[in-house]
Amino acid sequence: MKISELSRTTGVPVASIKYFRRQGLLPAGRATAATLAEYGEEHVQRLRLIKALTTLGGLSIAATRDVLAAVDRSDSADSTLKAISYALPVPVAQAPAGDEEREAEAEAAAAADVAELIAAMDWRVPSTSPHVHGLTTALRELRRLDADYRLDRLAVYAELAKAVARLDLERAAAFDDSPALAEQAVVVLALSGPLLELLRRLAQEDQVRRRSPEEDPDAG
Amino acid sequence: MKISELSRTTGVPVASIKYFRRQGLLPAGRATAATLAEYGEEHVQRLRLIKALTTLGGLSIAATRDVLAAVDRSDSADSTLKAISYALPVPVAQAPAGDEEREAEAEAAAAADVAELIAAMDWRVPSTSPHVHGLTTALRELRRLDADYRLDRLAVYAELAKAVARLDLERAAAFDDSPALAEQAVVVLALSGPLLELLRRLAQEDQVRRRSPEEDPDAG
DNA sequence: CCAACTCGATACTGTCACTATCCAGTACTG
DNA sequence: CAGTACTGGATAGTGACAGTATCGAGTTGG
Repeated sequence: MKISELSRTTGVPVASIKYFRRQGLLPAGRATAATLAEYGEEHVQRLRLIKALTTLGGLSIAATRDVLAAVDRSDSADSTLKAISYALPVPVAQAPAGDEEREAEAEAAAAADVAELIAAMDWRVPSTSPHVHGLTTALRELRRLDADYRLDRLAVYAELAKAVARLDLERAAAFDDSPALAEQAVVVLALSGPLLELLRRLAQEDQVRRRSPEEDPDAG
Repeated sequence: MKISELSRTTGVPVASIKYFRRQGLLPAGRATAATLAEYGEEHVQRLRLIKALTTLGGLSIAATRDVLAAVDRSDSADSTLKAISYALPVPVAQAPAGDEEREAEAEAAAAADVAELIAAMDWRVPSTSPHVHGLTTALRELRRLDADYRLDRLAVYAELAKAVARLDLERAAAFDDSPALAEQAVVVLALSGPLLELLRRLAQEDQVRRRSPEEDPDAG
């Protein structure tokens, strides 16, 4: 398959395919001459995965590269899952502090609550995990907005998150020992979030509409 | 409060405050002279909200403006909730088609399944909802990757999403009739997603670690 | 009075994800 | 075997986005 065919079957412009190669997301084709290379089904599949991770998963090119690197490096199933889990970017950058002192205090309080939540959920994650840090930051910001995120309230959400994670891992593990494990695991671990978000938004829309006085039940 | 003070207490650079004003995210201060204006506590609060929506919620400046406009326009609680729900951007842009014919087919199949899911969940949303469209697109992409998203599997996630949405609305409704309703509703509706995602990632990390052979239980 | 600050407008910067152009080197076509 | 279309690789350019910097004219506290 020549690059133009690869482009046609995937719908990805030739220039973009070249770009993905330069960025290390896509392996080079098998060169048949100085200015000619042959692409195969694996390139088609990889392009689909790249598209799904970037558009659906919202990953940047750099994050996608890291995730795909974990896929390609995959040796054991467990280490692959772990690598992917850490290659996925954590939302929530740091928010700059205004007031030095009060900030440190709020941060410490949030950190303590996160630790307590993790203990209550019996989650075995290192305190250095980026996810722990992200949650701490998020909690601090939410509380600054006077949102009532007490521990017991958070815990309810945490239970639901746990249920989702369990479902995900069941699905990812179902591919154990299969050669397609890594790719399927990436799909499950990286795209389950956006999918859940879409479902949540739909459920949210339903809830909001149910509260509204019945008006135009089918107009946007 | 002068702009420099506003900047100091919120940690947002003066240039950025001016930028947010130009973009219509922040109301102007009360002008006391041709080149002087007075800012108040509401500006501090609004800046915090902007920061939370953009960094935590991941909203663009334009999306933030739309959401905040819905907040400011708020008349009844229900209409406010509805406006916010629709002002929030739906992830998942459209993916370009490769193969004309097969695409249309896959799209139709996904759309039918989404409709069936919505019926099964008794969700009352118009078929024109951007969330419905987003979910359809997502489902089509996932299936193209050979991910096994049959209806019954989706339904399990949908039930969890419903539970989350119910929790959210309960919290948003708790502010009914309060003057702070709109702001609190925005926080709940827009930031519950990122928070849940963080919790999910944490739960996912725990699940992955539990599957791993016990090694360095506290190293990143 | 004057240094320090303000407003508002405009211009600039850096990042990101592509997209376009160029070049020398094939590969079918008649 | 000339001509055209296509190729891989390198480099440069584009447009959107989110700020950041500079400027001129006006104001104010010491």
